[in-house]
Amino acid sequence: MFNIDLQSRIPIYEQLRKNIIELVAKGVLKENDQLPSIRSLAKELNINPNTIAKSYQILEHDGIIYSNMGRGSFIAGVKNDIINDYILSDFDNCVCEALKIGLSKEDLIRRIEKNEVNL
Amino acid sequence: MFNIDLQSRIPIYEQLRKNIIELVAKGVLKENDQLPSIRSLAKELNINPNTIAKSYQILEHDGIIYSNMGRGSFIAGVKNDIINDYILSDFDNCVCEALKIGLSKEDLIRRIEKNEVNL
Amino acid sequence: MFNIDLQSRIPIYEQLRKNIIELVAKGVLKENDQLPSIRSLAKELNINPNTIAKSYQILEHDGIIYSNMGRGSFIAGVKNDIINDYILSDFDNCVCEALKIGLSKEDLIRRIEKNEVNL
Amino acid sequence: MFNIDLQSRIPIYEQLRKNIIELVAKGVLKENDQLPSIRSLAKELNINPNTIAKSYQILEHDGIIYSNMGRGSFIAGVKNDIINDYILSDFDNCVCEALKIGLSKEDLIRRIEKNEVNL
DNA sequence: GTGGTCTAGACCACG
DNA sequence: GTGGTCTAGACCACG
Repeated sequence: MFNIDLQSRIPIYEQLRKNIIELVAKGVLKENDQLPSIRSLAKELNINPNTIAKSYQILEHDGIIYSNMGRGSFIAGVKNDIINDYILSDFDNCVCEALKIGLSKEDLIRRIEKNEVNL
Repeated sequence: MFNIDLQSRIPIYEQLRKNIIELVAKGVLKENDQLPSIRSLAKELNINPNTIAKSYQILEHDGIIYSNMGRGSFIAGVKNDIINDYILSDFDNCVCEALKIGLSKEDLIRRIEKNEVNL
Repeated sequence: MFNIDLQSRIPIYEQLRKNIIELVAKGVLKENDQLPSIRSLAKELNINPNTIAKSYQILEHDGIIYSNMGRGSFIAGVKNDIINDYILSDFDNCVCEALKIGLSKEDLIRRIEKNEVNL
Repeated sequence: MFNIDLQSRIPIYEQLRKNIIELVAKGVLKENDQLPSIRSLAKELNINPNTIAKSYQILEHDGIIYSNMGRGSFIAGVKNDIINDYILSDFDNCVCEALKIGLSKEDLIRRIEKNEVNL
């Protein structure tokens, strides 16, 4: 379910955060669905529990999930727009960078059209 | 000429590296142009010379610039493709992320068209 | 395990880099083997941690090792060809130099055959 | 006559030193031949005179050339063995490095035979 | 003056 | 504990 690359330069807690956001965006995780407990997920992914906790804390802070002490963590009722904006703000940044160096919008659009993703 | 944000979470040496790459991409810096000396740039930006040196050394290692001891640092003859690929690989990543969460290529293209950049 | 000559004119970080490449080439260090931590190696060799870090960072940039913040540094999955090419490109240079001054290939081959290395 | 690459990481004075040694080894420069004056060579190569002087000083120190104050610098009577040993000690080093990482003498000999130099 | 190396020491992010 | 960034400051090689 989760897809963590230990060798990536992206921090693990950040990868996990993105993973969960993607799962919500895709509709795999829905409102009030329970997330795995920190301990069980730490075991499953062979990762330090502190790292999992950090991901959950950020997600809770951002209103993506909520936690009940002693009961676990759950998906909050999230407007999909919020989720999309997370990814799209990254996208906008890249577009700006590309435009800054002189590429045109048409260049980028063509590049998107050519893009063959392995989903 | 250079645009460094000391508060940013992006390392200073990384910001400077990107700055220089952009300037080459835009054609502001051309082959064999001399870069400011490490010491002078360090003074101008109020940054430690070691940090500037780190940027220059990475750029040299990547073939973007070359340094001559006792003479200075200069822009290497770089194929523009190399430079563009630096920025476009980021772009491709963002496109993939967006597609992963269910956005369509049309969504992204529309977003690019709407994009109003302050260049 | 590591062999550093503080008196040499070859930079320490460069000696260490070569040391590690040789150990990989010899098969002493294998994929995913953990390298000593920067701090512990710095103590052991009585060298500043920054210098060790520089070696590690170059090796990482060249894809010989990978580093995980908070976890350590490890040998990457390296094709042995890459490693060999590091050493053999030096060798080729020397051969060219020798041929330039009028020595023949036979001279060099004879010299290799006579060579008595203390391994 | 001289072949200096300003962009090389090898110091200019070292390149010039090697150049002259090669010319002696090839027999282009012979005993008592006069070398260009420091100033004229500096102009010709567009190099700092101090740099030329340094090369000459090292060559004189090594007995390859001799200088007469006010008259100029000249090739000394050099046994060719001395010259060859300069280049061959580099060669031996490379051979040792290659053997250290597990290559065999046969590997190296084969590599020499394949070598196609553009002289 | 120019870049390159190194040390000492601080502070941070990650796990 | 682990690596990453940065500063201050020294010293060296090269030109």
